[in-house]
Amino acid sequence: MSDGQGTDGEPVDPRLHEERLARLIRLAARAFNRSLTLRLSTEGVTFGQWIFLRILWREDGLSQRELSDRAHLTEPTTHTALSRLEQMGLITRRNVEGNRRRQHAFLTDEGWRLRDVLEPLAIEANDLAVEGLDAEEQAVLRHALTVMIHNLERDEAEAAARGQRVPPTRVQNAV
Amino acid sequence: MSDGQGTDGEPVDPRLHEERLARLIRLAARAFNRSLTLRLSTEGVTFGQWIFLRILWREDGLSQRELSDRAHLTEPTTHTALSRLEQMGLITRRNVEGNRRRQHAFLTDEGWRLRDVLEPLAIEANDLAVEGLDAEEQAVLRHALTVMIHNLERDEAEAAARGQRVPPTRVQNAV
DNA sequence: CAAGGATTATGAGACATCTAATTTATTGAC
DNA sequence: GTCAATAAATTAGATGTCTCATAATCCTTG
Repeated sequence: MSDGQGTDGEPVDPRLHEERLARLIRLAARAFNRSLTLRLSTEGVTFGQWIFLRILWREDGLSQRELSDRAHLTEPTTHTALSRLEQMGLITRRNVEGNRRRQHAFLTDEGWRLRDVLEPLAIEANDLAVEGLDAEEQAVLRHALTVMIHNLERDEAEAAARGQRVPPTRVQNAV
Repeated sequence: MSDGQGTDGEPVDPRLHEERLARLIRLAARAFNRSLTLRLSTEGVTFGQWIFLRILWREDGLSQRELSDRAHLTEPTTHTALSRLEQMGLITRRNVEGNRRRQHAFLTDEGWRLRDVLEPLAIEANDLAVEGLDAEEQAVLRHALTVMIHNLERDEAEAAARGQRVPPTRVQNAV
């Protein structure tokens, strides 16, 4: 079924082909996420927790709002995720500079310690993924992905300017 | 923060960098999904419904099990998705060849009709995404993604052989 | 051909995410 | 200085996905 032919043998638009870009990218993202999820699970950390920890390792003390922006998740989602991280003893939340509205998240010693354990796992997944790709190919890959993200986000911004909203995109693991 | 430096100015492993592959791929997949979700929503179709319709347009009459495999979703998920599609009048379910266990899904006329409306939207999103990339770059992109998917799925298969299971990978929209 | 094991679908319950509504705090305008 | 508008966090409720359990059917083999 990867011969670019429909069931009756007529040629198919390659952009609808099984190997179309959208599908390849979705599969690659899924495979990457699963690879990392599997490795993190050996340390009792979920993929969602990794996302927030990783942001905080770079910028400790962000507000919940800022974390939501960085993670591309809504505030309620961030709220519950942070509550869990706090309960696990990996972060604490508190106000700063007399602002009693914003809640800032700070890593605990244990949260910092996890970094040394988890980051090597991410590096391992990355190295594994690019096995067999030379530096040139990797550079083109990065460039192409960056261009695509830019194109698509510009389009979404234009749609937003016209008042069009994107509904929730589920089916995270789909083809 | 995209200068390859940590907060204290020390160099950072590029594989942990903001522009690391896993993040770019996740963002690209997300942008693609959102782009398509937005377009489909104008026709009252969700992303999840698109996934199953697209499979059926290629292979009408698959069983629920086969659809689950194709879509990389579990059977209960497929079950509820198909129930919704049936309720919308886009598919029907029935047994074939005297096998009363398997439920096969068949597109209705309306389900087939939608193809002419929706596929152009997918082509539009694809064309938009690759704007500014020449054929050579697109070929390298495809190749690189295919290699990565292969590498990562091989790794997962090896882990599975050791009895390691991948927990649910949530945070579909994450960084 | 009967019994046990495998396969397929379905049901029940858990969980992460979303949108919408509510609460609380801050900022800005008069 | 007070009040309205804005911003941030939280709560409530809906939904799609998952895992695990159960039911129904099919297949194999003694």
